This record gives sequence, structure tokens and C-alpha cells, in this order.
Amino acid sequence: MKLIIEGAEYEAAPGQCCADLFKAALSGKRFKNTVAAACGGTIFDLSTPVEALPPACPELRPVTPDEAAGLDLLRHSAAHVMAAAVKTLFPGVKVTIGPSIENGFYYDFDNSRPFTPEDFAAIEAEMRKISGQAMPFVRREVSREEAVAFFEAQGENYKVEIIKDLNEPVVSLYELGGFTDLCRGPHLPHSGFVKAFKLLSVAGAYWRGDEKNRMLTRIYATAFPDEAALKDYLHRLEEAKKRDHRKLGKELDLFAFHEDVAPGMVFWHPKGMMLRTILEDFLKREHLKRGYQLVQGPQILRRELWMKSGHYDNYRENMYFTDIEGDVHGVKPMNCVGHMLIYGSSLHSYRDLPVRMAELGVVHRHEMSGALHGLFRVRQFMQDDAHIICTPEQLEDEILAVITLVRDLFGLFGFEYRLSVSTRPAKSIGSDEDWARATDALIKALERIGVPVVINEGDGAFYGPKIDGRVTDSLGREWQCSTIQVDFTLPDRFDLVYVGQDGERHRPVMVHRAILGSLERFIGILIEHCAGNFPTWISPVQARLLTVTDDQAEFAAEAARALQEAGIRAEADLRNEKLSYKVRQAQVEKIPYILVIGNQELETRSVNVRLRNGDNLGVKTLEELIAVMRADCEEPFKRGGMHYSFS
RNA sequence: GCCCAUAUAGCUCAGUCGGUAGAGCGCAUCCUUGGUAAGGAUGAGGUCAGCAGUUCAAUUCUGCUUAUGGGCUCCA
Repeated sequence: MKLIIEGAEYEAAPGQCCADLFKAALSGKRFKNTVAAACGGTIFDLSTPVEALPPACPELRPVTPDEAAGLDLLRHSAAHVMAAAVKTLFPGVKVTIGPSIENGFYYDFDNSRPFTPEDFAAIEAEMRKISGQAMPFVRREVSREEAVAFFEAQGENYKVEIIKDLNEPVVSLYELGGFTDLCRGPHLPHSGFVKAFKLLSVAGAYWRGDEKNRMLTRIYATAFPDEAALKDYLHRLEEAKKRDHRKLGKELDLFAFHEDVAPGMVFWHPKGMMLRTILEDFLKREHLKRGYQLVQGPQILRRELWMKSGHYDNYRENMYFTDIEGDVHGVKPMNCVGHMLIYGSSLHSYRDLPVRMAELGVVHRHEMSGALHGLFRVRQFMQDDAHIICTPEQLEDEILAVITLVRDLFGLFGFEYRLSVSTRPAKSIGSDEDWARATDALIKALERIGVPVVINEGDGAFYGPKIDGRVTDSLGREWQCSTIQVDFTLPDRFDLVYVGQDGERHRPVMVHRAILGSLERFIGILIEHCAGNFPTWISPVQARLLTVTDDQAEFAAEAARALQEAGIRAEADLRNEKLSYKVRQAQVEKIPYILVIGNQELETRSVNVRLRNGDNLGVKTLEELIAVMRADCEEPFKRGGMHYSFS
């Protein structure tokens, strides 16, 4: 049997395995770093005999832990090492599953008592022992019946359950020392590769992710090819923690929570509210420019309305209700019903369409207590919501305009984002024809703007297909912000119509859409994205004037007023403190422009300009400074072809 | 909602093997008028999350509640 390794041909003798071939083909150093073999797009154990390789693919490639596939394998094997260590230390424990994940791996255990971080040191020490012994991972294939009997004898009922669900006549087992696990593989040749690892946290996790099932103890951990890479990763985790919006929100005095009186609801402090107000103001203007009309519906509406809209049946658990003179009212969890009533309050001609109603609407949703998370997940939030009511023919153009807005807004803040189309789920309403036409419009609009189309098959809402927009935050987490949903139910439920050219009444198409999603969440993402160094145009305080001594107080106050009149959010720090102290404080507050006035500047009626990154722009007159700051504010808008038109 | 951990001054955290508590920052007052990341002194500030229980005595031990953190589930 002939095989090609790195361009050279090798003749494999029967009974030889991948390791034998690599040993012959690679340098000693490279062979030592090889953990698996890639052949025809599949990864194999090094111990795989050549006969078991796909015959049609003669090319054999060594896999090392430095590449994605090898790292994945390293972590998966590390999970086995961890399980073996836990089994040794806690003989009664039952093992379940332990996959590699994006930045590490985990293993779910069922133990009489949950593990705590205090157990980590002992587990890590045991793992190090296993690693030091460089124990081989031995693959064995057995019949399904044999495997069931094997795990039943050990009381490993979770493994038995997995095998029974697998529906395979033969399953593979991997043996590591005395620990045998059901596993598809592949694995490292031996445990000696698992040397740079760290247990990170414990968590509860439902067996098979179903909340009806038993809660298991999950241990999260990570592993890297070497100590340096592990250290680097742990360092990055620390850095990411520094950007946590909850921490920065407190440090920059943007917002706070008062958990005792309103868990999951934000108290916006002056600086946070300033930032939010600028954002809201900008959003309103931008929507007006793009043909939206601003509307607003009431905050609480009678229960009958929620029954009509379907929210009472489908969303009641997440709604807040209140009794008013014996009548149950629901606090709105969404803004759509208000907009439906506004549209329905007059008869519309086809000439009026599309009608685009935008509302920065405050909604309340009762999220489960465990789901709350800073600004990312709250119970009261403002959406940049809008509803577009149009004819079927107008749908594609309307979607295109919305996607353009998504692109422009995320571009303005420099966010990476992804858009995906969700198609008809199994449980849904509406005709096939409606679904096909609407889905087609979504896809065509994406194609027209040149965005790659990702399809999430069957992930749409029951009432229509949608496009979701996700942005990536500083921790690499994805957050859903935008949603563009076609809705086939609400126009029916509220009997929305328009009079067509033919004089007949027709059913319009309706689109729900939000771009930033929740302003709370978006601001949280923005805080982490820029680590609190907000773009100048949205910074709550854009400039602070610092005096060196009291002699400059009068001019500093005058200069602050002049900047304010030019539309700059400036303030003066006239306190009797050392300059270095004031500079430090302004810097810690991440104020973009720090303006120093001493006697030298006083004489020329100018300011010495320091940026928050420590750079110094030198001495500038107020006129020069205003020009620089204007340009700074306008810069992000130019990218999206937008204008910085407010002050 | 579920699992684990946590809750001490406005903030960040010490501490008490059960005898009602401390630091730094911040705040107030005074001194200092100093040129680009912390000048000095003095002072105020805490029902040690809440409610029960054990105890002569609980901030400390136990239980419950609430909230927060890490996850799971959920986010039509």
C-alpha cells in the first residue's frame, strides 16, 4: 500500500500504523510533536493501522497541537485525563460526557456531592501524575452489547444510556490507565502531551441539557500545547475582565443596579444617561432621515389586547400584570401592538405605503432570576424598535433599507457583525407561498447588499422568517442585537388593510425590526468593545479643562463656556489640587480631551491638549481645538456615508 | 427556575478559631498654589445583606430568604 507524506511516497507494510510511517518520514523533533494523522479530511489516532485508512486518499498529514484540529484533540484527551483523575479521587463518581469547546474543555460528572474549586488542586495534581506517566490512550472496538454490559457492571448508567441511543452495532472505547471511556476519538498517543492545563470553574449543567433531567457538576478547564500559551490565555482572560461593562459602568459612574429594590433594572447615572441620550437622539434623527415616523404607544394595556395579539397565550410567563379598578392590564413586553393600533386607526391607501413607525420603546420582560447579567440581560430595557407595513412588492426594498441601516450603524461603532436568515420552523403558521416569498425577499436583499447569506434552517419564528444580526464583543462572545422579522399573524389579528389601486382592501405585509436591539445591552457591548474609551462624539464628557493654579480659574471657566457654546461637552476642574492629580483623574475617567491651562497658556489664551492615550497635541487656541474635536466627532460617520449633524 | 460559590464603609478588600470591626481610595475641613497618572494633616462614615435558630453572647456556627458571580436552561 502506497502513501504520500509531505510529497514523498512511502510503501506501507501490512500491519504498520500511522505512527510507524511518520517515524520514518519525519525528523525526530517533528515526530515527537505529532499527535494524530489527517487523511481524507478525517483525523485518525497515530495507532491506526494503514489498512483502516480510507483507500482512496493516499495522502497522510501529521497533526500537531499547534493547529486547530490538534488543539481540539489535545483538549478532548485532557478531558479524559481529568475524568480519570476524578475517578481515582472520587471512586463513586459517574462520568457522562466531556468534549472540547472553544477555549478549553469540560467534563460533566454525577457525584454524591458537587465539586468545588477547593477540589481543583487535588484533581490537577492527579492529572499531573497521569500526564507524567505518559500513559497511552488505547482504542478498542467492542459490540454494543459488550459495551453496555461493561458500563453496566461499573454502574455507569449515563454511558449505558448514550450507547443505547447511539444505535451503532459497534462502539469504540478508549482506555487510559484504569479508566475506560466510551468515545469516538481520536485521541493523543499518550497523556504526556497534556501538560499545560488549568481547571477554571465548576458549574451546574443538566444531563443532556434538559432542565427536566438531573443536574450534574461540570468542571470547566482549558489546556494548551505549552505553558506559555496557557499563560497567555489566562492573561487575556484577566484583560477581558478589566473591560467588563459592569466594572467599567461603576468606575466611570455610568449606571448602577439597586438589587434590593429593582433587580434587572438599570439606574442611569448622569454620565450614562448623557451617553444614552446622545445615542437616542442620534437614532431618532437617523430614522427620520430614512423615512421613518416617530410614534409612541402606552406602557400598559388591557389584557384583552394581549389576548388579541397572542402574547397572552404565548408570552404570559414573561409579562408583568397589574390590576387597575378590577381590570387586568399587562405591561408591554413589545411595542408592536401599539403600532398596530396606530396604523389601524385610519384607512390607508396603497399610496401611503410603506408606513414605517419607529419607537424607542421601553419594554418589560420578566427574565428568570438566574438569567440576569449586567446590562446584557435586564428586565426593563429600551428597544430601537420599528414596524414597517408595506405591500408584498415593497418587501424586498424595505428589507434592503433595513440591512443598510444595520450595516451603517454597526459600521459607525466599528463592530464586526454577522447576519443570518432563519427559515420556516416545523411549528408555524401561514401559507407556503407567503413563507417562500418572504424568505426569498430576505435572501435577495442580503445578496443585493453583498452580504454573504447564512441560512439557519427552521430557526424562524412561528409567524414568519427573519434575519438576525449578531455582533462580537471583546471576549469573542456573540450577542444578538438586530432582528428583522416578517410577521404573517399580526396583520390578520388586527385586521390591518390598505386600499389598493383596484379599490379593494388588501392585507399588508408587516416587518418588525430592531437594529441595536436593546439600548442597554448595546451600551454594555459598546463599553466592553472600546474598554470605556468611547468615541468622542458619544463620550459623556468630551473635554476637561485643568488649571495649574487659581490664577487661571477665570479663563478656564470662560473657555469651558466657549467650548460648550460650540456644542462640546466641556467642564472645568478648578480645584486646589496638583496638576498631576487632576490629569490622573481625567485620564482614569477616560475623558478624550484633557486641556491644561497654566500661566503660559493664560498669556496666549490657549490650552495645552493632552489625549487620554497620553499623547500631547501641544498648545492650541480654542478655535483650533474646536476644529480638531469636530473632525474627531465626524470621522466615524464618514465611514458609513452618514453625517454628524447634531450637537 | 436549577447547580455551585459569594454578600463586611460610597468603592476595592482585610479581619474576628463566637466577646458588636480595620486598611486604601473616595468624601468633609484645614495646610499647601504645585506644569501632564496620586502633596500633607485631621475628621465623618458600618444593625458586618435580611429573617429565624443554637448560645450567657452571633458579623462569625446552622437553616431559610433576597441579591450578586460562574454555568445550565430559557430569551415566541
